[in-house]
Amino acid sequence: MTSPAVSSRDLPHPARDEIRLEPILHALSDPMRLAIVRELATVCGELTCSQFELPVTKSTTTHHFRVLREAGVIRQVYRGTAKMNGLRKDDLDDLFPGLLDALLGAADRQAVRLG
Amino acid sequence: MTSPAVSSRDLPHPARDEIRLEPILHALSDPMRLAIVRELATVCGELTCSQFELPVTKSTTTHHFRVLREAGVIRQVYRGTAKMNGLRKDDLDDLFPGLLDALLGAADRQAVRLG
DNA sequence: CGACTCGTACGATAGGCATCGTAGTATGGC
DNA sequence: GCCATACTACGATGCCTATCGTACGAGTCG
Repeated sequence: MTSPAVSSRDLPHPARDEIRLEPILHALSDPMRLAIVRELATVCGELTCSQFELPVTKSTTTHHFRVLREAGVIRQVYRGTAKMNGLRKDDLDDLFPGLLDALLGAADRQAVRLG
Repeated sequence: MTSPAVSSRDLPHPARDEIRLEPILHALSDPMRLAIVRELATVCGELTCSQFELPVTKSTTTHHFRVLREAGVIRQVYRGTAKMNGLRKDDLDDLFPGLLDALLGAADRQAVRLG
């Protein structure tokens, strides 16, 4: 085996050139998904799906992560039974410089404003 | 008459403090509405609803403008039979500095990339 | 092998929404 | 007053989606 073979299962991600602005905005317009992205941005690394404390069932959590992945916002990869999630900051910064930071900054500012 | 009395009809706008990020992102995640905002940003002034060349009926156009207004993205005011539309750039820049420019920049960049 | 954990798939449900067409209201000019 | 213009209101339709529950698959550890 030449590659590390993280898993036999692999997940469909959009290529960088296929990432569109509208699906990104749609993905982030859901409070649950915006919270996920904010948390991913603060840890600045990878988290498993179950490390998020979301007030929804696991099925719904799976759904939200898939929407984020298919919009090109996060990258998901299996490691054992766990699925690691990370922001596609490199690709997003390349496609839309400053956008991710502006969105995260706006979300932070709103969180402060609303207490 | 002391005020210019633009019209007896007035439209409900969210106060600046009531504007939330999620509805803004939802409003801009629709290609039609993103196109409207991009056009408003380029003219940098006010436009009537009928000055937009959108491939939908007037009913649908009215709907999109209302979504944008209720999200706090645009300001609408009647002047005679016409309804003038303008970006709420001042309020948005105050609430979320840099966000609007980042969004418009991303939209421009995507438009260039897709030809 | 067997049990356990993590996440998926699928169906169901309820609500939201983009779109249309038609009928209606407000404003301005004749 | 009457008509044209600009936009709205309302109902209908079909699609999308956020949520759940249950049943399942993939991997790990004993």
